Amino acid sequence: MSKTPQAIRGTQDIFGAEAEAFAHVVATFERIRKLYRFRRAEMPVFEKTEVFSRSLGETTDVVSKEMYSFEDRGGDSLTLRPEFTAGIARAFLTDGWQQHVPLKLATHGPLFRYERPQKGRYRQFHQIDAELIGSAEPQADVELLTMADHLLQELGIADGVTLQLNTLGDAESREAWRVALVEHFSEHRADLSEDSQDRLDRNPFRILDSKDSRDRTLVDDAPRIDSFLSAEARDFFGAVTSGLDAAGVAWVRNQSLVRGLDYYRHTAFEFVTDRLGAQGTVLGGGRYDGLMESLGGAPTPAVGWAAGIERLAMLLDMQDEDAADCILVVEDDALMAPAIAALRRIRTAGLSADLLASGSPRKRYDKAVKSGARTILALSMRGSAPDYRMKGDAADLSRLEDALGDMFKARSDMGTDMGADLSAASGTA
RNA sequence: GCGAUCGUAGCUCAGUUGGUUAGAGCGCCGGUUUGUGGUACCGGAGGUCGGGGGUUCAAGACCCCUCGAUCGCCCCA
Repeated sequence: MSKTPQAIRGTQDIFGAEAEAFAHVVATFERIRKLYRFRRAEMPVFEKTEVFSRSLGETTDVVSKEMYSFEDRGGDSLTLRPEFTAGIARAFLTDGWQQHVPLKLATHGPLFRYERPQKGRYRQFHQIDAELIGSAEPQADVELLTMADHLLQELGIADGVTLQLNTLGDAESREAWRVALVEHFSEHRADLSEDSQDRLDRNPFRILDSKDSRDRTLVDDAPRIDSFLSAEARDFFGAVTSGLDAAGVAWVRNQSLVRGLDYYRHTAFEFVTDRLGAQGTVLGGGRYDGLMESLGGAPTPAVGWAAGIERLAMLLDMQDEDAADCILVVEDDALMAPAIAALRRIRTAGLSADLLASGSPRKRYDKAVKSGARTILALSMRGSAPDYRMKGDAADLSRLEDALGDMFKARSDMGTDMGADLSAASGTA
C-alpha cells in the first residue's frame, strides 16, 4: 500500500453546497453578460511566457516569482495564465478581432498564481471576466461597471459591497502625480514604514494603500491626482461618474485606489467588502489603454474587470443542495427491476430522483425520509405480492403519479393490477 | 520569502499539573423496538494521536526538526 499523494498547495477540491454556490455564480454571470450582449470567448489556459511578461512590464515580483512558468519539450518558456486580460489581448491581435471593434467579451475559468494561500486566495483560482475592447469612450466604462453592479445585485450580495472608484488620469497626468508623490514621500522617508521606504523606490503608488499605521498621516497629506488631471482626463472621469449616477450605480471616491502596472489609465475601480478579511476586493478592474502596444499591436483603448468566483461564492448565503423530487425505496431486492424502470420514467418526466436500495432494508425508508425528498415511493413485498406506498404532499404526489403513468395503479387497485404491471415493467427493463 | 495559530476515528471535537487497555457526538454497518414509518435502544467496524528525533520510570500532552493546514505580512495582474 502506497501513501496517498496530497493535493498541490493552494489548490482546492470544491464539493457539495460549495460547488453549487460556485456554479450559481457562473450561471448568473452567463445570464447577465447575455443581457448586456457581451460575447463569449474561450482562450487557452497557457501561453508563451512572453504574453504575460511583456504585458505586465517585465518588472516586479509578479513576473519573476509569481507565475507558473515551465519549459516545454521544444525549449519554449510557457506560463499558466495568471490573468485573462493578456491572453485576450493576444487573441485580439492574432485572430483579427479588430474587425469586431468595439468588442464586448466575457469569459471565465481557472487562473494560476504562485502565491501563499490565504482566505479567498489560491494558487489555482477562478474568475469571471468582462472586457470592452476598442472603445475610448467613458460610456464603455459605464457599461462595464453597470454590468458588474447588476451582477452583484442578482447574486444578492450588493448590500455588503461598495464600489470604490478613482481615476489615474491620462499618461501625462499620471506621471506628474507620480513625480509629486515621490517628492512628497522622499521628504518624510524616515517616517515611512520599512515596507513603504522600499515601495518608494519600486512602486510609489503602493504607499497609498499601505496597511501600516505609520504611513497613514503621510498618505493623508500626500498630493491628490485631482491636482494633476488634464482637462481631458477630468472630463473623462466626470463623464464616467455622471454615467454611473444615471445608471443608478452607487459609488464612492477612493483617492488612494491605484494600479501597480504602467498600462492602466483613467478609471480604476474595485468592489470591496469587509466580510472577507484581508482579501476584501471582490471585483476589480480598470482602463488599460496601453496594453495592446506592449504586445506589438496598434494602440487600442480597452477597459475590463475580473472577479474571483470563490470570493463571490463565499459571500452567497450558502444553501444546501436541492432535495430530490422523489426517492424510490426498494425494500425488497426482488423488486429491483421494476424500481429501475420506474426511476427512468420519473426522470424522463423531469423529476429528479434517486434510488435507495442498499444497506439494511428496514432502514432504507428512514434514510429517504431523512433526506428531505419531496416524495417517497416505497416498494416492498406483502406476502408474495408486490406492494407500494407513496408519501408526499398532494401536489407533489400528483406530479409523481403523472410521471409513473399507468405503471402503478392507484392504491385501491393494487390487489388486482399491481402484479401484472410490475411484471410487465420488469420484462421491458 | 516572513510571522502567528493549529494537526487526536470518515467528519466535528474532548482528553486534567506528563500516569496504566485513547473517548464522545455525527456518519457508516448490523440488530432490537415500532409496524406504515423522520423515534428510542443495543452492538460492530474504523486511530502506529501528521511524520522523525529527544527529555523522562512513563509522552497524545514537554523540547527540537520536518510535513501539512488556517489566518495575516510581502505582493496583488
